[in-house]
Amino acid sequence: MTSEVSAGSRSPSDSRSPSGSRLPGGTRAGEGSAGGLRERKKARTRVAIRDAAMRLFTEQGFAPTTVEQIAEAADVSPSTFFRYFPTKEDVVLIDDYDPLIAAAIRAQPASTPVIEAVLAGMREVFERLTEDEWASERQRQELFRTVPDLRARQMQQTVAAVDILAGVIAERLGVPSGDEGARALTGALVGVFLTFMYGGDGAGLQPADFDRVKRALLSLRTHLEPL
Amino acid sequence: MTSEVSAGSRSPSDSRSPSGSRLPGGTRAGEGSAGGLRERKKARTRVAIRDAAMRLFTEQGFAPTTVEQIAEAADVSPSTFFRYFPTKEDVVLIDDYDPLIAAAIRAQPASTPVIEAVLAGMREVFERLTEDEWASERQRQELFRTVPDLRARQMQQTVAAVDILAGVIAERLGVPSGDEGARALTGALVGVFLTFMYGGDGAGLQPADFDRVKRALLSLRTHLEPL
DNA sequence: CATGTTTTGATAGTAGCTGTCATTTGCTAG
DNA sequence: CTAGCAAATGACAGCTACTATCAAAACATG
Repeated sequence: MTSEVSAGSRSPSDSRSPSGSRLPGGTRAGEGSAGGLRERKKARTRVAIRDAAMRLFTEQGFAPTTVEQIAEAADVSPSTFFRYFPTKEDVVLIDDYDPLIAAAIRAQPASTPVIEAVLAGMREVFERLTEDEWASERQRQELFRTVPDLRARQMQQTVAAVDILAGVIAERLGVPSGDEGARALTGALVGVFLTFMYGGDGAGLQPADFDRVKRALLSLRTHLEPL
Repeated sequence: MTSEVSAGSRSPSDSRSPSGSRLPGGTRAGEGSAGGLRERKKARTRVAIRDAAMRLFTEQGFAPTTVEQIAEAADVSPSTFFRYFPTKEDVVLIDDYDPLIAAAIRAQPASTPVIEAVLAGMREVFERLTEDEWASERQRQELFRTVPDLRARQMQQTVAAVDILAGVIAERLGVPSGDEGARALTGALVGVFLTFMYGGDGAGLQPADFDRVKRALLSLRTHLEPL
């Protein structure tokens, strides 16, 4: 299924610019600080850039913060900044929750209905976050909420992640990967999520939202009946 | 809706830009060809820019085409280009089919179930397109499919349009505007649409897709049962 | 025709991003 | 330890989207 490379978020290596240009700093989910000095240094640089950027973004806003400022704060050259992140936006966009969520869903007991399994899987991943991770995640969400460009790209990533999620769901349902029903179900789920996260009041994602989504899906039944 | 049907790129007047809007060409609902010479000239300039842009985009691609080229082809200065379209992307993005779809949904008989009404409404707008409008729409869709930046912004528009659609649906259901159930239903609908349009094979929107969506929603019931 | 308003083009400037190349830095073989 | 190699970096130059400003041109109106 044309799996769109990046799940709802970007995994380590980007693959976005066609013209080659490998980015340094790709440690897999393993995250081990192992590896040579080179690897460790790259990881440190990467973190330094992201931390500096996030700090400046929340201090002065996204647009007013220039790449030059970020580079200076992280003590690298602007060139180096772009070697680690293809665009300024990517500093905020990158996360790798997708594989975690996929795994958490797969780990649900087989007797659990699909929808519950998905919701439970997502919930678990978010509940496992440390206090620091939550703080940083809130910052991200705040940026997504306030910066249109970021929100746009975030949504695209989310929709792209449907492919991955649909795969997991199909697997669970015992239907061939790429099955249309599985994809539709996934689309509906993600659609409801997006609506709650960014529509109307748009308060970002919160733990309680998982229950909201479930309740909303239940009410969906009513409307599907007359078909 | 903004996106999925978003048909004929050539509807006469723009009518977007809620508030300030220093952009020229904003003949209000009053509709185009009437009005003073000034208004007519603005409308012509707008069309000229968009036509030139779309032609160049399909000829050479979106990114390689510079605003300067477009301006030259449309016989205006680059400054003027930006007065008519805030960004290069907006030339492709702008469409105002949302109100049409909303109206078409409202026009469905009250006895029709919500979901059917929505699908029928969209389909009608879709089917009313002329051959030229279709051709131009296909061009747009092609760009959305191939240019990530455009796709991202289009999705954002789509999700934003959920608010409008949710209003119409709520109205039809006789529940207060902003009702969570209505929003969820809308989100699910749009989610399924997006999945079919851009996921997997990703062949863009086609008339037959309305049936696909309906069938997919039906299969959704199965999974909602065990909740 | 004279007046005021809108639209336009020219110009200059900022910032994101790309490409190139010489220099430095970590790695490894001898 | 050192010589040599590959990767990473920084400096530089360049392109383009986009903004701001201001004077000239085009329309409108009395």
